[in-house]
Amino acid sequence: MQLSNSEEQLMQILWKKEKAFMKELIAAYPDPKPATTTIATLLKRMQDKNFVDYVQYGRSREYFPLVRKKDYFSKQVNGLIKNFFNDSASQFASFFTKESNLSQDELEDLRQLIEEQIKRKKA
Amino acid sequence: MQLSNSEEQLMQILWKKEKAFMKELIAAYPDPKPATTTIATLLKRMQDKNFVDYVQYGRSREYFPLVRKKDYFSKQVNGLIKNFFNDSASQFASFFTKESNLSQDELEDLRQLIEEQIKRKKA
DNA sequence: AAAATTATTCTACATTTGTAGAGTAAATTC
DNA sequence: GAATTTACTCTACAAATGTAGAATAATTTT
Repeated sequence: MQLSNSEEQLMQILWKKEKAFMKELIAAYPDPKPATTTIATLLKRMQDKNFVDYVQYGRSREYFPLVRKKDYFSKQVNGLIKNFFNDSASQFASFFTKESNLSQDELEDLRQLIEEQIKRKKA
Repeated sequence: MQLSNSEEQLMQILWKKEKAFMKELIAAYPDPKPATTTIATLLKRMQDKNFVDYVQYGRSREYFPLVRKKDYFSKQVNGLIKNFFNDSASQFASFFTKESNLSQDELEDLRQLIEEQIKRKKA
């Protein structure tokens, strides 16, 4: 089960906060803020999909993510790579390198990083 | 307007074929193939969203993409980068380099590519 | 303690998506 | 030329999504 758009947006907020009560989540929205019932519905659906859980404190709940942002993101990217590059990460990397408008400095940094990565693998 | 999942799947077929009549599109599906009316509906919706158009030949239509796969893909990736890396392509690149399981050779190729890219920019 | 506020659940409803039958008009086959 | 097939449009309908009011129960304020 995937998150829908509005669920994902809420998830982003929750990832940033790490954990939060509903009121805090709503506070994090830009105006016009959604109705509390809207968020309650989304949270419930996200629980059903096993993306969040909560700890009860008195009559309130502190929600927290069950899925790490990093993992979720990876899944998204891998999905894209599968659909558009026939599952080839390197083809994607090549495409990205050419098409993204990384600056000279950013490219340098990236090269640096890749070199480290190469070394690490060798070791 | 974005493509929905099943629309995107159909779009992938159309990108591959470059242009096609409905029957060819359906033929490209694995079994169980969708009903022709299903595809007709999807195509109509995709026309409304301005993702495909067609040329009429007799009583049939040859459909073709109005959006290049590359551009569509870029938009997807940029959306992800915006949501997950605060719009920083280089942060994304760094993450990807670390997290993807590129082989030693692939990393080498990538470094090569980046070096070329750096040179090109310098020129 | 009555009034107001809060936190959550239940219900609701419009839109979008996934999927396809029924109908119709043209083209092909018998 | 009657029967069948083809290509497409119209209509339909269940499930998912986006959004929120009404109801209820607990909590705080006056």
